[in-house]
Amino acid sequence: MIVDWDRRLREHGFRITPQRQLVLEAVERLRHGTPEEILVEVQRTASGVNLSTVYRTLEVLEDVGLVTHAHIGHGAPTYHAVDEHMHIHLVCDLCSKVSSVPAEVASDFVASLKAGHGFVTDISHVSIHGWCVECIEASRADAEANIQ
Amino acid sequence: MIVDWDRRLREHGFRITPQRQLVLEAVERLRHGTPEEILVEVQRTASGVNLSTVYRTLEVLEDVGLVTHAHIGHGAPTYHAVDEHMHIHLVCDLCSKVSSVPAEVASDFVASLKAGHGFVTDISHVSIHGWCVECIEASRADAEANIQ
DNA sequence: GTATATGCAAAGGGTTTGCACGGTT
DNA sequence: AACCGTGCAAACCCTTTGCATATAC
Repeated sequence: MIVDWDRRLREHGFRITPQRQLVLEAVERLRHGTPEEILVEVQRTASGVNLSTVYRTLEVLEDVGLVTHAHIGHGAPTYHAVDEHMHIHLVCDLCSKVSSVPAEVASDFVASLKAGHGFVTDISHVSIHGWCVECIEASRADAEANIQ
Repeated sequence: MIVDWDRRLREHGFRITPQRQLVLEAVERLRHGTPEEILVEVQRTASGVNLSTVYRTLEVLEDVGLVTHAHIGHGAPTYHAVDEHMHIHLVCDLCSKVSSVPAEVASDFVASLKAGHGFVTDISHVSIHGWCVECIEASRADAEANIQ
């Protein structure tokens, strides 16, 4: 559990509740999770917890800086604890697989956005879409097979 | 209008319809538009056109490479014609303003994703979130005012 | 003439909200 | 005791789908 998670909530005027603890624990355990997935994880311990509570709780936890979310593709966003080192999501548009790379890969890009446009960015908030190695290999093999 | 737009549709086995022409024209005129906005623009000429037709048409136009879409924040995606030069959307999380920068700013980043992870990416498909110059200036001025 | 596109309405995900009750402070 | 947080259900936005009709080929 993130140190001082309860103090951080209290300092922002929020109360400590079992639900908030459970949601935060679930996020940490899952490493990546949509609200729906987080609900399921929470319900393994407390089946009565409601989806709308998960949404409201994630908003609160994000407010006080305990979690963040990123948009992976068209569907629901995924949440993770701020604990983990910053990373970028690479989403394959062909096989839908998501991989993570350290945010440092983008540091020059981020720096040039700041220098050239004054824009300070949180690169980890969105995902990068494209085609993963495996799918590229597969389609190349496929293309070659067709030529023969 | 994009040259050979009708040929491109036909070559992929699609038919030429007034709706498809109107949607493509609307996308070009708006430069950036959500399906809903595109519908409104189309309806200025043809009020009978339905939202589901816009969705289906955008899918077709994207299929044949006449338009693309990008995800700006949490809401609906925005579409634009492929005609325009590739650009990246910078979305300010404070004032919600969206600005565009040429995709070339990211070319080193894109190259290193390819070299280091084999991942080939379409950087223009998602937006970069952060804080724009104006909001940073404003919050700095604000902070200084509070110190005095 | 035949297959494809369209309009309409209904259903589907994901998310937010109003309200009464229960729990934290 | 006061107020914030929760569960529940309904509403919401965005998008997709089934079906009958219309239209491009």
